[in-house]
Amino acid sequence: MAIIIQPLLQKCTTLSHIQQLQAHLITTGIFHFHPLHRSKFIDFCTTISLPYATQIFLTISSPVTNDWNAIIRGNAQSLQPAKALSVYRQGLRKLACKPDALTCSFTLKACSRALACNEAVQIHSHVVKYGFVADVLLQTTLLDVYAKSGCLDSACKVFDEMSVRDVTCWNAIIIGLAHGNRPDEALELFKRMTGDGQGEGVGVGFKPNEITVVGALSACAQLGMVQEGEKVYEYVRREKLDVNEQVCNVVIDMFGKCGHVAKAYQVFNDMRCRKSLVSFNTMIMCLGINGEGSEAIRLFNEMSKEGFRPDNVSYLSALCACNHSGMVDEGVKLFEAMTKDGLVAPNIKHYGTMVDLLGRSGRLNEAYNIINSIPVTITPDVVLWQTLLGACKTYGNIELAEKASRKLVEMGSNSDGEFVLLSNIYAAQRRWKDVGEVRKNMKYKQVKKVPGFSYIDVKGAIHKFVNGDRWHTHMEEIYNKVEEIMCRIMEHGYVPETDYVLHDIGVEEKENALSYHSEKLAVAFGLMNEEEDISSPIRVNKNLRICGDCHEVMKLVSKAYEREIIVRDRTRFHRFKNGLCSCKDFW
DNA sequence: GTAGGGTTAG
Repeated sequence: MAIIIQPLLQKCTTLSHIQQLQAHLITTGIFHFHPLHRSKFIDFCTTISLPYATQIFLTISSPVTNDWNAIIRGNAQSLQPAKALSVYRQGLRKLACKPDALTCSFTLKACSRALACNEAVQIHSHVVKYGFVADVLLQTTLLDVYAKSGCLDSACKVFDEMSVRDVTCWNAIIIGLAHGNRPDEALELFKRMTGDGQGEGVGVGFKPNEITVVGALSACAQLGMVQEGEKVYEYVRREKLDVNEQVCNVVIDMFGKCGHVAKAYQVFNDMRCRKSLVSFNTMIMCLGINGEGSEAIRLFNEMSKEGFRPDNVSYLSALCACNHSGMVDEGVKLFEAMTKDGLVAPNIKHYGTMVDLLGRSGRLNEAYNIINSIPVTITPDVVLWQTLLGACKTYGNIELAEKASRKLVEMGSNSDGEFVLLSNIYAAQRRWKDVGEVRKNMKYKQVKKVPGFSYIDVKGAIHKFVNGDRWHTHMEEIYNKVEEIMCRIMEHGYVPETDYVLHDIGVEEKENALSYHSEKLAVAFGLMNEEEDISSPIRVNKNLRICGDCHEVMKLVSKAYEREIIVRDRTRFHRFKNGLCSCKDFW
């Protein structure tokens, strides 16, 4: 008997359709005697109603592996992916389910959605135990799951141990690294994959597809490596991968994050494929971080005319644009419109941007009120209070700073930045006793330090500097150069903020002293190495926000050495030229 | 026959 179930399934759109089909399958005996069709049915059923599919599953007296797979997959894709794991365990416990490669694959997917790395390790051991370890598809899933649940080292290990590799697993590891904050390694692997790398694995020679270039471009964007990005973009055009919208969006993002707004805009305007909401959002954000606030707002208004309804990311991008351009009233208006219309509910990031926007312009009480206006459904996070604290430092508001600081302590936050800020605020008012208290507290609590680092691209090689770095091969020269820079800019009126900030903070902290902030080391290295070509700017990328002292130093260096310096910090660009910064000191 | 990889966000 030929049973054609697929076309029937495709016509099912409601629970009642499902029930009719179920009745049909039962009366014809298919449900009991053709388990493959039954599993297919259950699998489909989970997409209409998972509870109902589960109910059906429970009526089966001895479910086959495929039935288990269907129900595990359904749960893995649901809002509670962890349930898939318990179903899987039930199946194993009663020896009711003999897992196959698919069972492992779906359960692994559940681990990745539940960010359950330890559970992934468990399933990994099952993969070995049941003999599926040589399955390339399963290995790729494994690799991807490790990467997505934050165990990047395990992901790399799986990748390294694969005996057969194809484009998909290369893509998985490249994207995993790019998303996991290891863009330098992602780019290195991309080069190795295409046979463009150095050393081990040269000549692998896989042909990147649209997914590969998305990963590579995202890595370039994070590293701010526009030369590499350009190369990938040339490849994209040559291979006509730019018919793909997602590829175009990442190209725009890459140019934007590398400070090439005009190029980003050109790609945006020339897109051969349909633009999406994401394309607009990306472009608006790109204009914002490059300080082109009014153009960003113009585009924001234009997108509605083109039939796109702004979503929360659109609003966030527009608010950021206002923030980076000091367009305070415009931002406030936008935020009010957003909350009034009720079409887009503000989230923690919108509130965060507003606190930053108001705080930076000195409207501290309004910033504080924004935090207090946050509905109970949203839990304020540390970033919010850190932002307020930062503004308090700028405007010397001790009272509010103490409030913010107390909040941060309550929230169990323990990062060095806050302590330093509070100490700075006291120090600026010469309240040395309070400064001492903060420091004592800092030591007592063994404050975690978020390491600041900077990248600089010199002659095509990426050099990474960590605060207080002493590992670079040219360290001695670099430190000497920093000394030289400091002396030279003092002639231009530089007064280090260090004087009243971190003095006497202890030997260990000396490494963290302002003069050895990673961006200063990077710029020193840049000045050492590129003295012959003074027409090209020195580009530095930093993982954290640039500090006030470094900002001042960069301005003076750009003047003293007649050299343009572009620093991309965590949130935006600063172009230092002839003693001034493009952010007009608003940041 | 059923499985693996992708874009924007303080």
